Amino acid sequence: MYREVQQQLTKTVQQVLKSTWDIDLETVPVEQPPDLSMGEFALPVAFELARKLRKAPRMIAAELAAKLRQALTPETGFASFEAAGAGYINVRVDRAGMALALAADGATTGTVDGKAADLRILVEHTSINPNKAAHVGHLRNAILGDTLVRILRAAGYSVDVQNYIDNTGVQVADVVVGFLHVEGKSRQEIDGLMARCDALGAEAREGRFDYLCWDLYARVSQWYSEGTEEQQRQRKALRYETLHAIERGESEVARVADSISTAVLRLHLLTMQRLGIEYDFLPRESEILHLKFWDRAFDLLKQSGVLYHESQGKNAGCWVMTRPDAKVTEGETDEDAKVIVRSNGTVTYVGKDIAYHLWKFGLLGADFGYRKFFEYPRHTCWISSTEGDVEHPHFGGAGAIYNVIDSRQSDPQANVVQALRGMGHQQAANRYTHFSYEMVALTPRCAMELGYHVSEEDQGRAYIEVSGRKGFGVKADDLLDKLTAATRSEVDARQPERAEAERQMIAKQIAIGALRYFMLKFTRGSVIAFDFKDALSFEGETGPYVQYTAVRARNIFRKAETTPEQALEAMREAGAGAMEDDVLWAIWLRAARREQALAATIQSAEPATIARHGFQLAQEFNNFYHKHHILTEEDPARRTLLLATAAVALRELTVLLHWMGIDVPEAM
RNA sequence: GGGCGAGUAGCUCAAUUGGAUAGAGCAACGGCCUUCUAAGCCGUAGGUUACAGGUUCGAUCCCUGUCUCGCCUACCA
Repeated sequence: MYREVQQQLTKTVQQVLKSTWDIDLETVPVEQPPDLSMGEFALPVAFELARKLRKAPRMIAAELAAKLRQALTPETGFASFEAAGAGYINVRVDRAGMALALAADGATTGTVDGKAADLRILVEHTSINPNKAAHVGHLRNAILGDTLVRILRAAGYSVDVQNYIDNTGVQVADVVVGFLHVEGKSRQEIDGLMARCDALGAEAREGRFDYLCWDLYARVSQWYSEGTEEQQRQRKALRYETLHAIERGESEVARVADSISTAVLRLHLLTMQRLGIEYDFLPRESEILHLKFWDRAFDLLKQSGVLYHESQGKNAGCWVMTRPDAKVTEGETDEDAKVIVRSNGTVTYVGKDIAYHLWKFGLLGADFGYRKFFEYPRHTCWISSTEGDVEHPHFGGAGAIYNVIDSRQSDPQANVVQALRGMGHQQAANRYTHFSYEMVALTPRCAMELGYHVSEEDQGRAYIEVSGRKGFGVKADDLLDKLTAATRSEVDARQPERAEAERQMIAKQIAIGALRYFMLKFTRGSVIAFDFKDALSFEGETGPYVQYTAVRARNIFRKAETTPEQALEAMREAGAGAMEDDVLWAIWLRAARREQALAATIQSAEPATIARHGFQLAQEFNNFYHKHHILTEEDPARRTLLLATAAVALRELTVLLHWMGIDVPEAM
């Protein structure tokens, strides 16, 4: 509705410009006036025309406003056009008309793009190395990724969610080395340990397998750097021996690695499930290796000339690729080229990643095997396999992809895109989005609270990077536990009459709301300096604030013994009056702009946009709630309008929270 | 050395991608519960948008230079 109105406006402006001054304007910028009293749309078009027409912007605006007034009469949904400021044209819409339309069809989301359904999108997120417990940094990734998925689906896209599992990397090898050589455990002992951990259940923390691995991983990293030089050399050799055994597969060591990484992976899935995050498919590096994806990709890369064999300089004997935007002088050796195949014939990580991405776009000519791995209440999560089940869904072959990976990976990501371009897959390269974001770090204070040693130098910094290798960070489940404990005590105090199970449920929902909103409210380019004080805050710009607002709105209907649907229906019958009250109109207008906010969020790939939109609506509702007492309103028409306003606010808040993966609790 | 990101109120962050008076939340101070829930609302105070130039009707945003911070930049994986 709002969108159609805006389109009609821009179209008419174009027509008027054409007929009056014979000017063709490709795009007509439409802005929002700084204040509601100025109207719903602001057109700065007169500024742009000032030079061309040799007239003052204000004059042009006045002239244009008059023309628009004639072209768009009140019957078309517009109320007024006025020249304002230095040359803006402020446009008012028929508020009541728009409100009635919103009351009728505003519940439908609508697609951002008419072709949305045709484009199959693959979003990859989480991708935690399966060798230790998940930490806050992984939470940012998973929450951003999951929210992106929800938003794309809301816009009508068909989305597959992947979680890439690097189960043959050096990180897994390190934990294997830890169990086998540092702790001297046999395979049977490790299996026994995992069985005991498993018996503890998902609720356990101490003794949980991924927690044990967390500590072990840190110890092994330490162990590599200890001892005599000879010992260090041997340990390093052991490390790579183990790594290569894992890569080859089919050995005792490889089987140990597989059971460890699978056990940790299951725990990661449970952790993410606590946050309402689910996956469709788990492609693993082991299959990329064993199904020889690279061999195919290597051929394709050689054929297309993306890779060339370097004969000179430091990379002599390697297959290398020119980096994006590299300045290469003809005849000179490109020392800065990216090595894809080492001189010993082994492929680098970027090489494997290129092969994997060719698969993602359906350009490899090979596929994974698939088997069932994890059951969610409503669907199955599949995992890659060399053999696989006979019947299975098909993943890959996507029209567009989003890789949710932190900004530290932007260089390798750019290399993959470069390779796609070099191979002539322009469209794939254009539809490859590195959804990058800055890391989560800890404030020095937070690190010290957790008992880590913080150097004098680090204490002076704004934040300290977390490090799985050092065992330095806040574990995801610990944080969720802490949040739930905090919300639980608050719920106990506020809702003493409710049953235990219900209070626990509410506490969990609020904890998730706090965490998810916290991770979303920062724009992607901002480093989150994590601190428990901020993360455990439930006031102001927080998830619980928005949830509380929705609960308040819903309580009105409980007390009034009616429903939001009935309230909206009642308004459709009674009319919206003149809708002159800006406090009410702010809410309706916010609702009208939901689609625009959704489109902007996708356009900029910035979930903070939708988070902010929700928060602002909550502020507007609380303002309304404070100024107008609905249930004691005596004028029936007025009461109907107030109730319908609460209904639309509740509807919008619920939708927006849902997009962020946040529930509205029963009570707060 | 090169690449990317950041520098905005005491603190943590926004700013519709170049628009009107740079906005929120914390923290501080002062008010508001006999009311649909105070996880709330209202108010006060807080700014040379790192610095210097430039582009133009108009710059936090674009360009040039300088400074500060972070990350990336190995034939490791």
